[in-house]
Amino acid sequence: MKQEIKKNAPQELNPNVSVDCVIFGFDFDKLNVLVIDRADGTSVPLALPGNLIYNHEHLDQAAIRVLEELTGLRNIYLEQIGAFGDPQRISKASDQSWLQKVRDQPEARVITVAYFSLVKMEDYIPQASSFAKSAAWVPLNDIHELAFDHLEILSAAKRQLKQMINIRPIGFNLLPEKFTLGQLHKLYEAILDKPMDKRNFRRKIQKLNLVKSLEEKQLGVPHKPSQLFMFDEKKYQNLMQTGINNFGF
Amino acid sequence: MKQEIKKNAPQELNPNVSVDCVIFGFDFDKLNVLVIDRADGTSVPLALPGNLIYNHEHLDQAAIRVLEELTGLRNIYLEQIGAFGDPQRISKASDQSWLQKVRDQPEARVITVAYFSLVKMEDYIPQASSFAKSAAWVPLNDIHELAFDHLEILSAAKRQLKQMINIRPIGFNLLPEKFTLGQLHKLYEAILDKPMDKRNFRRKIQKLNLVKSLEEKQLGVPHKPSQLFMFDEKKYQNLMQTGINNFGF
DNA sequence: GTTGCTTTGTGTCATTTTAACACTTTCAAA
DNA sequence: TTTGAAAGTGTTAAAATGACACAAAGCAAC
Repeated sequence: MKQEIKKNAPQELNPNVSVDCVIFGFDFDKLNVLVIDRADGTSVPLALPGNLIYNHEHLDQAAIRVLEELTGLRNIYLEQIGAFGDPQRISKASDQSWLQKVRDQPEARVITVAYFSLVKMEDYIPQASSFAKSAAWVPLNDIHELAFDHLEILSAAKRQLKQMINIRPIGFNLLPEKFTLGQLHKLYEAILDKPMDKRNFRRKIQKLNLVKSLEEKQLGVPHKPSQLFMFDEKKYQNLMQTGINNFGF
Repeated sequence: MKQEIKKNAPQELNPNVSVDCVIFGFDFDKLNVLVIDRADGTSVPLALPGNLIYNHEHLDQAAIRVLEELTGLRNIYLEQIGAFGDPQRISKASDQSWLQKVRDQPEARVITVAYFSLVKMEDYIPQASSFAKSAAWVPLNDIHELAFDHLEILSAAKRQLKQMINIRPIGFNLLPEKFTLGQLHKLYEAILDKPMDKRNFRRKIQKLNLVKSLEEKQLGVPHKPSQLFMFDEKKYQNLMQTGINNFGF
């Protein structure tokens, strides 16, 4: 399905353009990012999943393909962050071996287009997949070094995420189908990186009519069990369409 | 100054990456966009100023350079919109002659990175410059066709402008040093594309303390002359730094 | 110099939104 | 049965929003 070749264009990597993906996950406590370890064992900085694009493919499709090839994640909706074009952004890197495999001029110019997405961590457990060695969730706040200019990309992704959550109800992609308001609350605090008043938060969320309460409650927790909630799919689509209502916190 | 060659890298155009600029201007009534006419006389769609980048230059610098080369505009702060990567985005074009000058494979893949900026129209009068033939202001709402995928880029620029004006006081770049609140009001209506209540607008603007009233008044207008205003430069920088206050309308 | 045209400039009120704040309930584990 | 831990809930004061109408100032035309 993904390997279609359009026309008779040769399926060649374009040596000048790559894509990188910032995949956020939420473990009910803090944000995590999916990173890959390109070197086996050697101490090379971790990197965002990314690679060169093919000449025949759309940038957006390239991001989807590369993400799947490197992590196994499929059917992820990716949002573009932007292009990063420092001419030295690649040669800064400590490890260039993978690059030299695909290009003849080691100093060739590569610009990258970055994407980000939010996924449910439960949907993707690297340890259980065939990509165990290479992909892993790392807490966002523990990341202090990354390959190339990936730290800069990550920082732009955080900024954009913070901004976007006030415009669209994207945060919901990070939660399982059934969730508690406490979990949603923690998620917003993690993304906006600031504490928020519990009662005011709940009031605001409830007024949106975006979540509907289920008859179910949490089981097996060592404290008062929480009501479980789901999204109202229709309302959600509605909000995304009519666009950009004031969803701000 | 701009023609520095770093290291000994050859100053070569990169055939795979271009930049395009959406330059907005405001004529106190509506938004305008700076477009260029690449063909001399022949009826080829107008285009956004854009061209291929050099291998040695930063994307952001490329945008600044290309803009100056094509329009003469200098020292413009450009904000990135994003990358456009449809593999067919170029071959859709009706005129490819300029492309064929710089590349040997006519079907080569070009992705473009788009930028936008806001300028004071008074600062740039194409008719008076040496670029008279090629660059011109066109009212935003009169643009129904552009070369390549430039209409799509323009549409993204409009979206981003609309969004950004609620986050940062960027609109002020479009006005002369001294301006009236009525002009500012019209500008916001033009960007947000909706009528706004005069009194509520003025109240909100004044509360920001971003503008300070001068002792001067308009001269020579056939009606009650308006108070003139300027920005408070300090307050402005402050707002941009502490970032993203609620500036929404 | 009076009339008409055009844009400026101003205040109130009802409604909604926001921020700050503390205690009781429920369950599991010890 | 006690303890710990998170759930759940309401009020109030302050601020922001949206709707709304008329007098003032200048120029131009007569």
